[in-house]
Amino acid sequence: MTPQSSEDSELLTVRIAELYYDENKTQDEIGALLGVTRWKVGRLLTQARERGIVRIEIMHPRARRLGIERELRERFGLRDAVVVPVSDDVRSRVAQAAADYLTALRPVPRILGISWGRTLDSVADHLSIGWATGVTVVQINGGVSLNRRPGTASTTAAEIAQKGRGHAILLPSPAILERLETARAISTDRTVAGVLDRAAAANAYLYSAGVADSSSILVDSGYLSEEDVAELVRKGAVGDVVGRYIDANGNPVDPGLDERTVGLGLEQLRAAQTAIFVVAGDAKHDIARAVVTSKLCSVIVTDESTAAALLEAS
Amino acid sequence: MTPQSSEDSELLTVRIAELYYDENKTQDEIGALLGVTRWKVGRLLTQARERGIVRIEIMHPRARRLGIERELRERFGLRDAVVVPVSDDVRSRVAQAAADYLTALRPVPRILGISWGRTLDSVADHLSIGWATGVTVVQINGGVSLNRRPGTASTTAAEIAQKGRGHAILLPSPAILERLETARAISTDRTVAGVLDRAAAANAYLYSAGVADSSSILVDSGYLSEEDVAELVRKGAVGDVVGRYIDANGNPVDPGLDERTVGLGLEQLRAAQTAIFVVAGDAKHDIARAVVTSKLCSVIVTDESTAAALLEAS
DNA sequence: CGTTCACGTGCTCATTTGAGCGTACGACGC
DNA sequence: GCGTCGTACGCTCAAATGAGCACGTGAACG
Repeated sequence: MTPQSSEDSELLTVRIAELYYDENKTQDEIGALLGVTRWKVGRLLTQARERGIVRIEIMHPRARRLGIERELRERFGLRDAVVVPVSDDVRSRVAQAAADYLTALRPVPRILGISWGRTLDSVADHLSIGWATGVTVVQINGGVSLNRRPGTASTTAAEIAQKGRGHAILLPSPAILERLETARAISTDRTVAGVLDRAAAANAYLYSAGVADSSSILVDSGYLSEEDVAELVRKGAVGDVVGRYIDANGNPVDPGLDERTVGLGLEQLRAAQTAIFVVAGDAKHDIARAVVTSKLCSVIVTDESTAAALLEAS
Repeated sequence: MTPQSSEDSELLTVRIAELYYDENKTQDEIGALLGVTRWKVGRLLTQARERGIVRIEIMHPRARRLGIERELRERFGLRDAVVVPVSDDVRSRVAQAAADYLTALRPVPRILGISWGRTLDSVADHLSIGWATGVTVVQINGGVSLNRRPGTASTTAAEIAQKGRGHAILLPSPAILERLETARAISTDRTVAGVLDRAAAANAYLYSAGVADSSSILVDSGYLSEEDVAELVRKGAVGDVVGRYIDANGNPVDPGLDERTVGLGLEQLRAAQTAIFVVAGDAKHDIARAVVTSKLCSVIVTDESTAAALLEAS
């Protein structure tokens, strides 16, 4: 009787969606109103969602992307993944998400190993007081003394510890030493070795990564020159993790340099039960891919754009 | 046991919303997962919608704003109202909506009276073939001959008629005449009077309005000079409806001019059972207000911005 | 011309959901 | 310390919804 072109049915779908979502009528009422059965109304509503006519969005600074998270977990065999939607201040959102994740982490870690840097500092800021009760925070890579920037390094660990009603153990060592002997000497030093032992015994690690370019905080802090970094890039470096430069496969690009770097080794990180990797920003896609594919982390906290980059890699 | 700050509950709300809308889990499952009762899940979901955390949008060229439509109906005692959301080509969307409205209009009009202009032309374009079966389309105001623009005036009526499997009756007269005697003579002319009689007998009218400024199509067509319009504005004109300039109260600004205008009178429009007024664009807010408040129309088809302007008037 | 297949339809039934209600708990004033 | 109020809670019950099924229709094909 009444011929139904596909365009007509789309128009009908729109009317139904309006009545259902804007006017909160029941599917029954809508059916009566528009002269269709309520089952058809239901079917068209399902279609409307599938075809994107009806878009449901969760607008909130702490919103997440569970679908992408699942894909990441499955694709890379991660224990967990946290992905926040794109927004104007992604870095802060990701830090917030990492703080939330840490707070919700069960069992609550008694010893937490952390790296340092802008990202970690931001995570510390977003943690709320009492996120844990009596946590021991251990620095897992050196670099306290040389850092000029206020409010980083030691204060990051201290803030996380204080907000978790515990105490911080700092690693009193430069990040990278000039000579191998010095590095060996300091690593076997009673104090430093003690800290590294505690770090190795941590229940969980929380760390970020740096890009391999002149903007690196390791350059900024004076441990490496711009030329050093350029040379590392030439050798295939994509970025650094706890002070150690790695290539796309997650291997140290320069074994010599790696030996002169004080802190937890990459293998210890790989062996860890819980290694939470926090990474945000388009510049860090490559290093993020290296970390995730080489299984340096068991949990990733990142933004949607980075997650998409990870997933689209063949 | 677990203290719930308002921020915590908001975070919980967000998690629930994600699981419900993105992962389509049932409220029960979510409750079990997050350790709350399903009733709390339901309540928080309601809140999430109320507080705007969850936003449901209908993205479609033919979407409408039923809430605003209801307000318009109630506020101005309209028989019906159609409001389309803001978009980049509002004018086309409104024309589409008018065409849809006309198509869905029951009883199907046997005689339809129309004005002419850019808006009406666009409505004609958006009508689909077979929107009616055997409709008679009558022009309700003059202006055929002088119009220089291709694809307007007579072709508008012809297109609407042809798509409705009927025929058009044109009003063979200028819109405005220079001398009153000429106007009276032409109006009593057998042909013209016949058309006007048919126009008066229409079951429904469809018309738009023009702004009172130099961009008016009446100026463009040579019926009025820019000075004439400026003078009308000085007298309080806000725009024209079927060729007749009215003030904010819906009265003709210049009775002399009004008598020299050939076509359906405003009173006939006011008395009509179905007078569909199509108006789009920010420039037409004033004339729209005049038409609606002075009850020149029984149905309005417009955009969200115009509707908002109408509703915010005290 | 008959057969098959895909699809849309209206239905039954189980699940899911929201409205309404009595209750417990905490804040506040006395 | 005690009563009162408001709020949030868990629950009952009825309404609303989605999954699954049998049927009819129309198109493609032999």
